[in-house]
Amino acid sequence: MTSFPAERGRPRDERSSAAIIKATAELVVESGYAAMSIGAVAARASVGKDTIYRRWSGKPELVYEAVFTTTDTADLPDTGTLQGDLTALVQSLIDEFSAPQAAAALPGLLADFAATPDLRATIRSRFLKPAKERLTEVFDRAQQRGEAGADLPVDLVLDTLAGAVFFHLGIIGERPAPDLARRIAAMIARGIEAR
Amino acid sequence: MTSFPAERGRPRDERSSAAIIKATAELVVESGYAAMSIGAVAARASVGKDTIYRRWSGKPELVYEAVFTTTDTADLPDTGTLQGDLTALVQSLIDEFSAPQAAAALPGLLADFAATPDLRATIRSRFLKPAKERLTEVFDRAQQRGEAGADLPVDLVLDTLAGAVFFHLGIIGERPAPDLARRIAAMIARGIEAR
Amino acid sequence: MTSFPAERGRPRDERSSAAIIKATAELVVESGYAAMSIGAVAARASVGKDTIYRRWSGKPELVYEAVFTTTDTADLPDTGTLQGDLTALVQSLIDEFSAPQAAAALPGLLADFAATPDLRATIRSRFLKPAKERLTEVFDRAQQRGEAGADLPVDLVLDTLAGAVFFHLGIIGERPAPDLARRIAAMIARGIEAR
Amino acid sequence: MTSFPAERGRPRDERSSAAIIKATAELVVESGYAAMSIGAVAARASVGKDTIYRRWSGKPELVYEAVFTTTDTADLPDTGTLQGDLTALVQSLIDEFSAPQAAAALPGLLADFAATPDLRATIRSRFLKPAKERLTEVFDRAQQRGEAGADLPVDLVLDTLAGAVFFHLGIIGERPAPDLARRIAAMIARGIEAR
DNA sequence: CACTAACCGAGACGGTACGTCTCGTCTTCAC
DNA sequence: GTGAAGACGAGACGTACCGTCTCGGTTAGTG
Repeated sequence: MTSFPAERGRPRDERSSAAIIKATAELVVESGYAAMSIGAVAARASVGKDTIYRRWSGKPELVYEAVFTTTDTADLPDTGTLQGDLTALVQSLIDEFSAPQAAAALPGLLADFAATPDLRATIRSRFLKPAKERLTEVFDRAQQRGEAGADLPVDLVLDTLAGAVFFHLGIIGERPAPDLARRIAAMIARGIEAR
Repeated sequence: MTSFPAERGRPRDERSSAAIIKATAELVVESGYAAMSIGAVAARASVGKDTIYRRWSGKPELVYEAVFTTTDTADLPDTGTLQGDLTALVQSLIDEFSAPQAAAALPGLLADFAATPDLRATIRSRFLKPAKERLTEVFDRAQQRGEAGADLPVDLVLDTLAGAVFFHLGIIGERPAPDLARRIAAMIARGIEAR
Repeated sequence: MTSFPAERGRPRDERSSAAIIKATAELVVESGYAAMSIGAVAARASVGKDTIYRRWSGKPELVYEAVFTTTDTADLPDTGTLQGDLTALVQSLIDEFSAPQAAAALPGLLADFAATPDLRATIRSRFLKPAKERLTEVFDRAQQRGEAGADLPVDLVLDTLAGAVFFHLGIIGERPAPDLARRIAAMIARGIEAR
Repeated sequence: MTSFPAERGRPRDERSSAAIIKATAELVVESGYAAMSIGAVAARASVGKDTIYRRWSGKPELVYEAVFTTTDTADLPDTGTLQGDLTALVQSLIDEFSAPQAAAALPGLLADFAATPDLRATIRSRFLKPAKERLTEVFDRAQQRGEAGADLPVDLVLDTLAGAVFFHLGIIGERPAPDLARRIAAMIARGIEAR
């Protein structure tokens, strides 16, 4: 049995945490990532700045948690084909990146992560982990069907899919065309199919 | 013949502009994009801050010009195959994004561009124009060879290629593997080839 | 009984205030009023600029407090004659206006006060209040002795005395002759004595 | 006969000088002395800044000339008494200091003069010379009448009169009461009369 | 029931950067 | 050489944030 050393002192108030997350999510949409300040979050949440810094080390960590932790990772359907599975996966990336909060936060947030060595090392595990698990499963199924070989480069394909969606929507700011997922998925699926 | 109304007043000193560009390029590598300040550029260039603001409207414009205007756009060789041509094109993207100045500047710079409506609208013409011209030429040659159809989506393929390279190198921070260009190009080339 | 609502937040640090006042007093002598900058005061006091602006609204208020609040208002002796009392009063004005800090600050400071409606309205209460109290007392004694009538114009006489000393020493820059107080006081005393 | 070496080049345009003086006089009233900038004067006068600096060494010199050189020095009437003559003289000081341009310019202008050694030395000759000549004449007449002795301290009396008026009107900002000149003059006249 | 420890809101703290303004000088072309 | 125009290096302005610190006060568990 694990025995925690009893926590001393007043416990943290979960209502403060919730108010901070809510204020952050609102402000990042209203002001944009760069213009959003910790002080403004504290004021909106009726909270002291220290209460924020006690829980998060800075703006990137805070915004990451406010925007990307509520995400629900629904299982992907098995469509029976690599291209169909990939289309569903790309569509889920599009949905995730197009949500107002994510759209407002992602470019600046990823830039801050990329600029900080400690944070950069965590990008794969934080932003890409669910997508990687799903892509791995899609690849497994494709290999079982014989559509693909055993040596598919998961990370590289994932970077390509995520990069394509992030760049097209997040950086360029293109609206997601209805068939965008299908077109990207078709291109990549054929590229990695066994010949 | 166009006749310019004679410019009045003291002309801008090109040496100041050059010193500012040089100082910017140095500082963006030394400090990173976010930590680089206009005041520090002015000090390093021995120039007043106004002399910078007179020429550029802010940090994004200044860094863009300092980092991405010196680029030489060498013509791509005709390798005889779509995959070969694409490999050369992706390699040029990798080289461009891996250069120390570009690597230091790109994530923050693109985030700032994406966050400013006026600037966002110019990303295609500023960052992607040379690559698009070359991709168009690659597609033309492929169509003439019968490798590809006439309806290739240039922008979408370009966003995918640039997004993949930018995300893989610029955001994730992966070092460019020697065969990276070949692997990405192979995947995309097969994806768009005529069947 | 007055009950103050408990002050919230971290209280202001009196050591910062003292360091700012000290730095201001030094710099106004070293640089002169016009050349003294808030930034230089902050640097000398090892204090952020906000810490100054939090306490004072600008240079005039800051310099006023640094230079004219330390003044000790010693009581005037009762010399037995109007002329003697006035001489003592004028001498105290001379001493006050001749002090290095006051000499360095006064012309520019009064000009800034005079140029700002809000501040102009406070000149009498800030700079002249102690002198007015003493002049009132001098007049009271003179009236009790029968040297003067009851309707002496305190403000006008005070403006004349202060103006004479300020103009002679502060503007013209004349050194105070040893008998300056006696000469001015004699002139004014005879001018207001009952005939 | 003195022969000037022929002036070379284009002669200075008197219309520029006039436009500068006019713009200065207007702006000092509109903006106040401190807020008036040379650049604004140049713009209003449709003149280059150099054209101003070629003629005046800085703001104090320019404003002095714009505001205090147009003054007409009408002769004082001989009223037959020291007090009457002094009243007329004080009234002329009041009129001079109350003019809108002078009122706007004087405190800051005198502060700048007082802060600059070169300029401080010229205050007597620039601002007080006409008044001193007139006061000397008033004293001469008083001495001829036997109202005053031969050793009257002209500079000290003048500093007192000018200081009283400048302080009362210019610094405190009091409106000139109709009998102000008479009251000041009466006080001083009795103070210096022979007993 | 006192004591101790961590949390809380508020806001002051030293510091840095911002983008604008003014200074007095310099550099161009036109007259 | 004078003129208007305007660029130049310098540096002050007052504001906004940063992340930390310091108050009085609250809320828990421990002795």
